Amino acid sequence: MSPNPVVTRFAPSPTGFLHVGGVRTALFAWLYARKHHGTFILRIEDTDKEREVAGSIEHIQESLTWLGLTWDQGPIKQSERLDTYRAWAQKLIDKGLAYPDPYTESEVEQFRQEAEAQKKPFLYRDHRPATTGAWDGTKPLRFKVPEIKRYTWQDIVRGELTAGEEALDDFILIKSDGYPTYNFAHIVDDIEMGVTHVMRGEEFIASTPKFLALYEALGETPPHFATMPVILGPDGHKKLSKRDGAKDILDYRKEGYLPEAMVNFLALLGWHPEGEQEVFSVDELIKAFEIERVQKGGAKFDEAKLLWLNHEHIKRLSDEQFAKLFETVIGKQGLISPTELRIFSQIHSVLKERTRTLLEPLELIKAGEFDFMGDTISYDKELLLQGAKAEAGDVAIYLARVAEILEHLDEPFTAESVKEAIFPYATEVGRAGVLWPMRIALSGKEKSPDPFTLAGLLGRDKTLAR
RNA sequence: GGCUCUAUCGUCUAAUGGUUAGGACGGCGCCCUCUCACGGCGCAAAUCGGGGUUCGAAUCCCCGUAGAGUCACCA
Repeated sequence: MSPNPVVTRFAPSPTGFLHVGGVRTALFAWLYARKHHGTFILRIEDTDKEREVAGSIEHIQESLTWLGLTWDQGPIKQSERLDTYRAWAQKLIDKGLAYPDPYTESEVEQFRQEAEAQKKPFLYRDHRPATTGAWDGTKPLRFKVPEIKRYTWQDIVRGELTAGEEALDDFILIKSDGYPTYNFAHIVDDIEMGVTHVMRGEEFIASTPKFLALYEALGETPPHFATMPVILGPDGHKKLSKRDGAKDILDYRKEGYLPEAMVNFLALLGWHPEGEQEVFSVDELIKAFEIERVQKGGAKFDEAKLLWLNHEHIKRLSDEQFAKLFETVIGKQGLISPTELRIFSQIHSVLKERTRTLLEPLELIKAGEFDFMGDTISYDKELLLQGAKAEAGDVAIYLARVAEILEHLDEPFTAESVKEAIFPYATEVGRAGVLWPMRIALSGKEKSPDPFTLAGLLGRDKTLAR
């Protein structure tokens, strides 16, 4: 055991729902914490009042809870810690490493546009004022970068990373509205909360020198950084984003995906354990997870593989678990009628094998695939003979014989016992001649489960009636 | 434009200087079979290009190319 316990965090801003990109970062931070018996913190970065969307904090928590990504501390809201940021800012002021920005917003905007026109990166420090007065809180407070230099640092995933001097600038610590910026607040928090490992998206590589300069100025040791690869949309090469139609992670619950399947899929998107196992339980993932094996390059989100994994996880469910899950997920959405639910409860063991999402059984039932569970069925006499490869007269004899056998069949009357009783006879006179008509007689449908399964589902009385 | 990151089958990836470049999804084919699924077996499919270093390079170095990120009183 290392002397310092592992502390990781997931720190979303409450600007709406969580999509797979955010969830994957959360998942890796969570897996790492669980793997090392550490602490996982949920922190809400709500320092931009303009962009905040009401209800997102609850929505984010519901998303994480659905996936089983439980947090040990939080949610901690940055908006409730303004005094803390102010106190840390004061430390910098006392050291002469922070100063009020004397310019107006439009003046700074002007600087920026000039830089852009000259095709140069915008650097506020080129306009750093020679002297400033004391900070009264009405102006933004800026960090005074003590030394302009190149930075090189270690990233657990990427290895050695570097950045040019252009990446370093006098960024804003506290905005004129009194709220800290992300750049400042997240560092103060990571220090105060003892965060040891920071998992984050690659958009933060470019601003890392600013963070490192700030850690130095505060006399603090930076945490370990682990940069996650991007998740790209299914089409194109763009980073997955809400703008490009990335879905709310909770939509996948509605669509009948299991949280275990989603976690399994997301874990394998940008990470791969040793060995060739693909289907993992959450516990297995925790055991196998190694952050060093996270991928550097971006990965496309492939819904077909998610579908396959979901099927694999559904197959691993017991019949009872499957039935219960279907009823909670689909029933909760009010998509199913009592009659349909009754049909489902009678046939769910058959459905489990062939369904990839919890929504598919509903679609099949609604499409009438299982109407044969009702009291009456109707079908074409021609259909009865179509696949039978036998004369009508023979088929009548076969079916009569089948009825006779089943009438005298000992309990239990199940798919297995029916098969045992009928199969030898069917093989003797020609399977197609017996089994096809039997299946049609029982289901009324060209496409349906095999006749033994049908008989087992329907029971002796209904089977004989048909 | 500056700075920076990335690059193996269509997709997710394995191979930490020596393999016929492996697996999975998807695709295709065959088998199972009374149909549809499920399942089983098999096939096609990749080291971005060019230079080095080395006996030997997907792997290390350089130059291209392509894609991505970033340069906010957003996070």
